Amino acid sequence: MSAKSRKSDLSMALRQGILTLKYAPGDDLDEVALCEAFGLSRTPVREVFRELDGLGYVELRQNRSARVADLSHTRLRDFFLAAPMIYAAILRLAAIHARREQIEKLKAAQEEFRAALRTGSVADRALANNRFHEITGEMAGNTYLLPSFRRLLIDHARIGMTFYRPQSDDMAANLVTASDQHEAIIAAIEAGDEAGAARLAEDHWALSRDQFERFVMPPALDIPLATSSTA
Amino acid sequence: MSAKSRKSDLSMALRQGILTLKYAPGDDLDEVALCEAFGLSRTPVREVFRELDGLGYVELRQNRSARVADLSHTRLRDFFLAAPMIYAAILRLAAIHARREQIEKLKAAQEEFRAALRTGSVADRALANNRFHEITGEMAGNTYLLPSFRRLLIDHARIGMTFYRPQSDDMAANLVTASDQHEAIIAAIEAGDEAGAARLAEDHWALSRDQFERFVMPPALDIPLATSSTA
DNA sequence: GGGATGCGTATTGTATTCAATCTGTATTTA
DNA sequence: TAAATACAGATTGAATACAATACGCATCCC
Repeated sequence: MSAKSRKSDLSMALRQGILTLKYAPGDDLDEVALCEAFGLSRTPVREVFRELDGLGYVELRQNRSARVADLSHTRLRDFFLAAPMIYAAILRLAAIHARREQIEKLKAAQEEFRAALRTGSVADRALANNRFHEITGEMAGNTYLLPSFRRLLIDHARIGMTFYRPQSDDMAANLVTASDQHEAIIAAIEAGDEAGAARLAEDHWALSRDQFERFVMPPALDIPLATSSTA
Repeated sequence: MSAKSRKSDLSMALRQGILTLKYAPGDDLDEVALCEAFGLSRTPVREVFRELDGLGYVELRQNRSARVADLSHTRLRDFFLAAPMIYAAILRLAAIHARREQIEKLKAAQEEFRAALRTGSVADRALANNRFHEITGEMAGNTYLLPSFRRLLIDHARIGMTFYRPQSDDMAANLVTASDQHEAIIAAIEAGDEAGAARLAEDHWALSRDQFERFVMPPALDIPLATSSTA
């Protein structure tokens, strides 16, 4: 196996690992451990770190180890502020510019997503969903919007992973709704319906927002607190 | 001088050089020449390349030299499509979040811009203008919008440098208008007037757009073409 | 004459080595 | 006992050395 492919392996492994919280926000990345794991010397590993820093996956600090990009509460606010606007713009442009072969790719990605819903792990779903939205970004093809959009997708995956509760029926229903929205998005893009696509973007993010709010502000526990007198 | 400072010197020199077209879009960057010029070995120089690639200043290709980010005609279209939206969002957030000390910084930057208008070179103006807008980006402080905004600023500077014609009276008037708009932007931010700030953003980009259109579609020459019969 | 093929040089990518900086612990001192 | 400091080990940053890849030119073949 060539060094070049080992390097891109590392890049992909880190990206997926970060999206799926295998590497959690704020975690330190061990340079030498990754060198050994991927059969590379430190130089290319460090170059991958810098690349991922530029993409928003990791953060580099002077004389300190590379760290998985943090997800603080202030960033969550930034996220829900920026996401609807950017994503509406992306889908609008996607509806205008999508090429036939890209639409086929998007449909295939949606198939993967549905398969992940049926049989996959939480991580599989997050990755499949990420892939779907990545393709809409490619369709839009706007150099200036993409970097922001890609950062949003990174944290979208991570927020979804963090707040997903398999026990909850609400969550399951949410996923079905999300899948339906994907289908509607595909239809709008295929029809070149830019206004419709933009509207669907807003809906899609409203759904994520609901899920998030329900997690952050759960219904109060309906159980009396045990006191010392009960002992 | 420490290696660390030489490295950041290189980074700054490349950024400024790219913004001012000293390094033109599409130019190849000579690794070893920069090593010698800045007293660094190839490793840190290559790290700077990767960093600037992430920021949108340069483009890295496999087994090819680093190249100054291109500015094709399709990118110009992307630019004028995305800029008004992103910049309106940035100024809106800036009006909401600006801190006292940031406002002072912005006023100082505007002073620099006015000074550059009076006595500076074209490059000085582009850099001062860039600095002004950078500060509005800092004020907004949204992690997700900043990467796109910064890319827009890079190409805004380069487009301005490309299409500036010192001969034209229109251009001079344009610059005065831009300066006035800066003042209005400061006032809106200081007043916390988000709607006003957003509106000013649109106006400011409309101005850039006019300048660009006037360059691309100049008035037809009003001079009869010399024919061979005149000889 | 036009195009394809192969070699030599130049440039890019990776590994290794060496230097600088940080972190944690133990010791000292107030 | 608590804080400060100094040292040792570990980790990061830069420089050099080595390997792989691409580009230009000449030659060869059609």
